[in-house]
Amino acid sequence: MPELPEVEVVRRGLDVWVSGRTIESAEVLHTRAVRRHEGVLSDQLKGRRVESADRRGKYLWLPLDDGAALMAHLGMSGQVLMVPKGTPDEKHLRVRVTFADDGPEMRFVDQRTFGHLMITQLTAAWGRTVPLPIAHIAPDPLEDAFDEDVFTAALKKRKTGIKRALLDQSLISGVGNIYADEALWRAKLHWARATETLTKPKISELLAAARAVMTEALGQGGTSFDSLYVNVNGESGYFDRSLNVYGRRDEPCPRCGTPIRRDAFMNRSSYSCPTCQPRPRNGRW
DNA sequence: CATCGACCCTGCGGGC
DNA sequence: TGCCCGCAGGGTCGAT
Repeated sequence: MPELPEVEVVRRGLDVWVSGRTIESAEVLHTRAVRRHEGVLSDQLKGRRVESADRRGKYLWLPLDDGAALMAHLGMSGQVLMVPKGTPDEKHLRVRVTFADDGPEMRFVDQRTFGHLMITQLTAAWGRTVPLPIAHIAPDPLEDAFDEDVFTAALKKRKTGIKRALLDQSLISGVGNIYADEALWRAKLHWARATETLTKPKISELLAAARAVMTEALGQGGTSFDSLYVNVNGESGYFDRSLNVYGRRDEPCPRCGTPIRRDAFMNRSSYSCPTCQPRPRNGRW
């Protein structure tokens, strides 16, 4: 489950459902689901108490009472579900974490196995305490540690297209393919616009658009085209109804009526309005 | 160093 | 009905 709003929906669920509980066991059903790991996951988690649920960008983690943390990245299709004990296993169940009480167990379900769990130490980075492996990830635009001037300076050094930059988690985290397209549409910027040609006010406008669209999506429980993207209780959000361009090829632009175009981009897609977001003369892919 | 394409997987829908 | 292709909210890695 992908971008910032969807991951935040999961974090909020975990904060409610696992904070303060003590882990009883962890069962790994697929080797790819746990990365960079030495030893038995269950041995390291048994008896640990979960303090809370934190997030930066698309990464979330559960700080533990021994100072380490259980980190998760959902990849393209990962889900974290809270289900009553005894519930039949999901087809793509990868890791099961049980607790020393009668409450629900936590399950990591992931069809495509691009996501993973990891036990990691915490460290200070960009004004926060975060897992060591993601110390290089920039703050996301919804956290206090995000510094617009720092982002703007870093962006101007880049020689690439604006969408590539938005998707680079070391510049700004949490933005993925959907919200990049939606933010660019709101700011009337083409995805291939060269970063070095952007003015400070335009960058500010783009950031405001990114914040707005992700905040609105969060208010609707995130974006779900199908049952792959759900909260810890398996429920879908409904922000997909509010998308202006993403996935709307040939549909009229909500602003000017021009049919939305779809371009191939990094083995994926970019959606934009040909009128509101004209292709730049010296764009960068 | 910075940038970019290939690759990692499973499943689904569309065209033939 | 199949089969094949393209496509899907992700990051990592090696080649340049």
